[in-house]
Amino acid sequence: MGLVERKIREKEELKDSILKAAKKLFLERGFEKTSIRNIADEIEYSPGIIYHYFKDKNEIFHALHTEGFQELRKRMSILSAIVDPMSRLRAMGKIYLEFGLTNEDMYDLMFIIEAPIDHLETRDDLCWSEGDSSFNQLRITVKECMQKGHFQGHRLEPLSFMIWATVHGMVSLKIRKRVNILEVSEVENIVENSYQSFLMVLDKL
Amino acid sequence: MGLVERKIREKEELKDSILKAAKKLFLERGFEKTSIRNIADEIEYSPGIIYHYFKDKNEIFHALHTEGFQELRKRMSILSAIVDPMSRLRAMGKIYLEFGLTNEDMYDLMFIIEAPIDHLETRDDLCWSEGDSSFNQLRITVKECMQKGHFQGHRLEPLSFMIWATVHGMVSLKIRKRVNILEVSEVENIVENSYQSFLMVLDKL
DNA sequence: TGGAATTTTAAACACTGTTCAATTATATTT
DNA sequence: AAATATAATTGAACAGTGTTTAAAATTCCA
Repeated sequence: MGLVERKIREKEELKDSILKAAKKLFLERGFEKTSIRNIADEIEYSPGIIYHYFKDKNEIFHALHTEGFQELRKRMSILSAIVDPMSRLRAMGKIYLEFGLTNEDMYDLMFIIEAPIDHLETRDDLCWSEGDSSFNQLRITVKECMQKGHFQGHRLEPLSFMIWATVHGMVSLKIRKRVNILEVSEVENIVENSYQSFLMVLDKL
Repeated sequence: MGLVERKIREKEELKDSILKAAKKLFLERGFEKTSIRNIADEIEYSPGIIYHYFKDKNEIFHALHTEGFQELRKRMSILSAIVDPMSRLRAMGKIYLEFGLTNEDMYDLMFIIEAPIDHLETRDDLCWSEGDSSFNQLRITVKECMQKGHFQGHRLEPLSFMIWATVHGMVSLKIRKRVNILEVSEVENIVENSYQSFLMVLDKL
């Protein structure tokens, strides 16, 4: 009988609708101002129901952060067509920055907000698999660059982290509104222009 | 008569004690868990009194963020002894990183948390003077490097921002717990080692 | 149709930032 | 010294937060 299956599907549907509502509200008002009661209102259920599908607010936003990584991975998938590792590395940074700048809130959730990471800790899950697979893609590309003779004298792990930190720094300073100190004419395209500087740096290595 | 002056001093003393209490609680429990009522308890006054000295919670934490910049400036003051701009730039990054890693919460407040910046916006103050003077110190040093023939082909503003973004990226990924994806043996000293990579990069420019 | 299982709710708990009328304390003037 | 004016401080209230839980409503199956 498909009854049990339908029940399960309906449960999943409600879980999905919670996530959809949470995402909608999160994108239009941010993390702090998206409350459990708001989400419940949106799906026209009482607040308590949410706790039958998610342990707490952190778990909801961990699920949303995972959706963000799916989107990022999707965008990164075109990289497999680029055989030259240096070109691939350059394109990777460009995609990363573009993702961050056009999805500020999702980027914030994935790389700045504490909630999704705090959720992992309560699960003593110990591993941030979404971040891990993304960083690994970077690590592999940097490794290939090194195998082709680039980045001599550098160690793989610190160099990869430095590259990540550079692009993350740019996006996060922008998102958290620390770029207004720049010359007004530079503010708008500062990330793009800084990335150009960074690419020039990489080429010299 | 010194009566009026004493009154003013006592007012200032209470304002100071609010800040001291806020700082204490902030450093031991973080921003979200430091409530107005906690601060009031700490100084043994009622919660309402705080609003006669500060407009809101954001203003309190803007004041604390300013204290953080005073400390950072103090640490940066030794840089004036370094005449070679490249050496000064290297030392500057080192001080910045050390400050961030040994004062995680203060760094968080200065460069990640929204409260102090949100406070500026309500004041239509428009300018983040603390960040401005700090970044200007970097800008001046980079300019001197360029005048000595370094960083050829780069533009001052984007390059300076890129350098800031790199060190900020390292500290903020650490503070917001995004570094557990690294090889376990690398996690502990990742910022220091990545900065070594960054210094090697700067030298080649 | 009746009882068991499941889903959903409403109310409660202990918090949060903020406002404001009322109270207390201090200072000034008569 | 007493009365008045001024300033400092309070406590309660408002509207919100995440979370838990006993009770109610619904669905399922024999």
